[in-house]
Amino acid sequence: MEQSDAAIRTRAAERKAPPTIYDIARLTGVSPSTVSRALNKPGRLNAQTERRIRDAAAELGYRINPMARALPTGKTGTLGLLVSDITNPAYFDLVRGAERVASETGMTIVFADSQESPELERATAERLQTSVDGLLLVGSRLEDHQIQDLSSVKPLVVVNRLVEGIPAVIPDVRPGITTALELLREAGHRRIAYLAGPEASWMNGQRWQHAFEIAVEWDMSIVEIKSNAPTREGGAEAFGRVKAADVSAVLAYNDLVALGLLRECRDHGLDVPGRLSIIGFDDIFGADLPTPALSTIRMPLAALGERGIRRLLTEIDGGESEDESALPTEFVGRESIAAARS
Amino acid sequence: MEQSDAAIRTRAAERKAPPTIYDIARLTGVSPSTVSRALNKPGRLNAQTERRIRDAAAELGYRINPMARALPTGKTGTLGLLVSDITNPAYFDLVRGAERVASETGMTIVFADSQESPELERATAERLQTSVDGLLLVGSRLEDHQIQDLSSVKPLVVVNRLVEGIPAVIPDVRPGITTALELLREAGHRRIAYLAGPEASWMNGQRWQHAFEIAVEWDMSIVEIKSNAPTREGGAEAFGRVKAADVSAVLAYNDLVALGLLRECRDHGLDVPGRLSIIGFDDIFGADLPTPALSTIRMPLAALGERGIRRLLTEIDGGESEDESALPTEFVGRESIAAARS
DNA sequence: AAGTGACTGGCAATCGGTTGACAATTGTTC
DNA sequence: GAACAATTGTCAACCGATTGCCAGTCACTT
Repeated sequence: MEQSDAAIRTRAAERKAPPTIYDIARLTGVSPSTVSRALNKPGRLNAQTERRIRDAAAELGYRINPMARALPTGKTGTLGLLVSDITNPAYFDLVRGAERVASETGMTIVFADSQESPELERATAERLQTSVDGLLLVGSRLEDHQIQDLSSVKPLVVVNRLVEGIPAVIPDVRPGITTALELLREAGHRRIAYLAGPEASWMNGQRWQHAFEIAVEWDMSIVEIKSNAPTREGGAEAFGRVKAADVSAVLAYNDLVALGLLRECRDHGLDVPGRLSIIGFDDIFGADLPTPALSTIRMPLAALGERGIRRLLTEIDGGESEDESALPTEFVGRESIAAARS
Repeated sequence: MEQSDAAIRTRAAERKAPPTIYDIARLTGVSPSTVSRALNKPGRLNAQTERRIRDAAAELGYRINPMARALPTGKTGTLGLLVSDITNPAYFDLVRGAERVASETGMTIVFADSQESPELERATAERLQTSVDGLLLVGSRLEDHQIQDLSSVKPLVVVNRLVEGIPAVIPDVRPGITTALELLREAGHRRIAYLAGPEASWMNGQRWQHAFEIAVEWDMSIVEIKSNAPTREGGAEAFGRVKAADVSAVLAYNDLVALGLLRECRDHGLDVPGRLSIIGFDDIFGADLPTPALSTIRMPLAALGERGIRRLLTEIDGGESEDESALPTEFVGRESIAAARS
């Protein structure tokens, strides 16, 4: 016991330097540059030599030192992914999608969140930029010119946002909102509210604007209600204002605020969906858990993550890429909506 | 419009190389090594010179190139954080805690998940090791010797796991389980089941073992029921086995399986908690959402993340650090438990 | 006035790769 | 058999920092 324990400690302490191309060169009797070519430029060398070098590399357990390579090439093999709030489950699928594409292409993702703070976002973005090949900004709360400035340093792609001159990947919120409002109208709702998200969120603007346009077109009354934070707490705090607004249905900025509102309604004995219908946005983990289960508008999150990374990669390669079509959202009907009381 | 658009594109295309210490050296008329000292060894230089250099650096918007620094020093300023499944909300708080400590100390965290696959975990760990100063393995599904091997390459700390010779940060699951079983016993439960998690999970072993010991000690009958995956789906699939086991209460490996089981009970008309009491583990986001809200055993996740990173940092500095006390878990009573029917 | 030591700042080697230029070798063609 | 081309591998410079060693200054002792 003690013996093996000691052995392990020793082993850990003795961490020897990992093998380099110089070690491989010595072992095979060629020059380091030849080793580099054998490993990176298949075909450039004699097939036998290449074989020998590759075998030696495998035998030594050689792994390239990314830092050393990054120096002359300027390529780190790393992409930065910056989200506004890591504790929002909506980002799960997006991160998963991004990660999948990244690992397919042998890239590493550095993942960070800005806790809904623009200052922190800018600082983090700048810090990351020194060590990544490109940056993916998801739901950025920065101002347009700040994003443009960042983009002048390193390739950058925004998701859930549009900024002039910056490549972007966005969903089309219209299909989902249209279906949702259609259902509400058919169910007799005439007065609805939009429970807003952060003002700095472009996505929030989109959701409000389309809901507004459609409601106006269909002759429903619509009001915007502020919420303090795009969280469950924020949704709960808005309860009083929602109640006072005298509406029969609420479309929320996202599922978090919808869930917060839903819970608060229950705690105050306000019947959902009997007296108030609630619709969320994103279809996050847990949206189906409460009673009534939350109806929501599903975002194509995994696809946004995948496309975001793909777009970033072509941006890094300097390739042109035509703008792809926006990814559609989809209404997910659950139990939180019902007919309006006449 | 087109004009400014073109301007932005041009700007992005013209990405000029960021300033280096050589630029600063030229601007201030000193040598690069002096610049390096001015920036990293405060006091080593004449105060005026240092001032001049710092000002010049600020003016140029200099940011150190982490790659270039990493080469001679071997320090990348980056830590790897590897979790078993990024879509498990349990990791939120842990990641947040880890991130906080890391950014306090100026470190960057690279975050990755292994999707419950040991092979992927090993591959990812090895890949990360080439570019980080140390690795934090959370809920690793690897075997002990694999972890020990990894540890012989770079500093490594495990969370929610114990491996001989490897520094670890773990919670103490006993307080939470003890309180939970105490409540069940007082409520008249005599036959309970443990709905298991992955066999490769050390944490699963802990939870089962302590529940087992306590149940035996208190003369309650206890059985272990396998689940296919530590997810909501896995919990739902176990419903039949749970029902067949003829128990009045279930302690689940984690909240995900508990939530899955809870939902399945509801869908099959099995009254929770009237006929079956359910207790989860972790207290994840959403545990309080269903009706009945899920009782659970809360893990000190943020603290685990913080301590994990701290421990890793001292490990990197080669410092000794005495083992801290295990962090206690805590029972969170909600609606999913009730008295057993006699 | 020579000796001592503290303080400053420069030189040059080094980390581990990449890559353009070139030399050596081999094969091909007339 | 000489001229030429293609193939293969080496040389050496370079990426952007860090750091041990040394030299020059200057003030202060004795």
